[in-house]
Amino acid sequence: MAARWWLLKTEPDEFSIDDLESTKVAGWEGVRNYQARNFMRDDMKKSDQVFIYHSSIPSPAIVGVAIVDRQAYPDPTQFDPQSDYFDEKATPQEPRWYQVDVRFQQKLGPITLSEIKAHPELEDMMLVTRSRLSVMPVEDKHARILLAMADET
DNA sequence: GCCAACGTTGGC
DNA sequence: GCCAACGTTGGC
Repeated sequence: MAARWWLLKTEPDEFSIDDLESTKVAGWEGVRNYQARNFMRDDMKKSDQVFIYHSSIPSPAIVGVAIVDRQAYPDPTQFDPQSDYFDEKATPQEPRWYQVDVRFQQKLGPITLSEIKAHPELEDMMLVTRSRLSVMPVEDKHARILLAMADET
């Protein structure tokens, strides 16, 4: 199976592309939505490529590219009572939530959500049609357009 | 800060 | 198993 493209959302106040650039590799912890989890657990493979997207800011945008460094494994924060992501129904024997590790590749000149929405060929991107999903596949044809948009800046 | 979209929970 | 109530996400 050829490498696929994904998009991961993050609130930059919590974890930004700059944070990823400095840590190089990060566990994508804290995903607590089943559809997002299923994509991560079942379909994200090592060496798949990932757009990093900053959400919940004045101008939400794709800001960089990363690569999957490790396939899904149980998210340790679900077992940690001190964590905001603690889930009392999860056990190490039956984990409920998973994460992947991603490795920083490069920053992109921001491709804003408004630019994406304005592009006719991107209007059926899941980013646009499923605005609340935080982990989603990106079709190759959409990835190519996005990368071309980043080159123009 | 508001609120629409939508996922989850729990009573029946 | 339905669906109302509730909680969260995330754009604006």
